[in-house]
Amino acid sequence: MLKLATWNVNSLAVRLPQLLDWLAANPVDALVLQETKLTDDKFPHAELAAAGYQAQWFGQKTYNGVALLTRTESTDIVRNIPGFADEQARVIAGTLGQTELGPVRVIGCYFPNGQAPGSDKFAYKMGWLNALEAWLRDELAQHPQLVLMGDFNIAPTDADVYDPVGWKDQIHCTVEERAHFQQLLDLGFVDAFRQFEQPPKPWSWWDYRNLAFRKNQGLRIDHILTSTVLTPRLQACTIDKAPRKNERPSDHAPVIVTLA
DNA sequence: ATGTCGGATCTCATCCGA
Repeated sequence: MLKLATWNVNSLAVRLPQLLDWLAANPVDALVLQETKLTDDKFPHAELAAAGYQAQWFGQKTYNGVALLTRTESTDIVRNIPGFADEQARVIAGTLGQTELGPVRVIGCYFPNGQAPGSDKFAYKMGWLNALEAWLRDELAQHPQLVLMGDFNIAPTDADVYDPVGWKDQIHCTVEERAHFQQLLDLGFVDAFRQFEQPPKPWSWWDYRNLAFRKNQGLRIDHILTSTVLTPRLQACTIDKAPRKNERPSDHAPVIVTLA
């Protein structure tokens, strides 16, 4: 059994105790983190090592920042998209060489938010997605067993939005973003979460504002895409809402996939 | 409800980004 997970922690400095609690309760083989918001010198590798996790990290001041935590060694680490000049730390990839399934390549991503359609940040998101897709073609060719997971900042369909009418053409829900999500699938991935029957309103993110979590007004924007050769290996894919119920939660919940 | 967080700087208040 191989368990992989993704979690946007919205500041690892704040969320480290919750992360350690979560790993103790959910001893996954690998976890990718987004929005660590830490420079590399501040990354809490010793605390994670004490909890049984090796780490690879790629951070910056104030914003973004990603990490790959693994119980066994990960190799061939890549930070950001090769050939795509980017000041923002959004991607970390590594290979788990010793799994029961053979080598599995894991790519953790913090997709750009995009702010609003038509904005400069939206244009950056589109350029970043194009670069990601070009790179993934190579990655898939080299690593047939590939898992792409993270905070995509895209709600793929109206079924992933609590109020599809209100959110129509809004950021995370635009036609352009959804076309990119489909483009990612067309490269040779499946949305692991949608391979299984799921509870109603399966959101992964709730705005801090407006009592959104209490009212269960959320979006499913955190995803795990597994390459098609892994489809027969999929056992489960779930969103763990428990950490969102903490007193000082991240606005995102972890997503977990089980392969065997 | 431009309603809450987290981080940084303009630090005991306000900004930016999400």
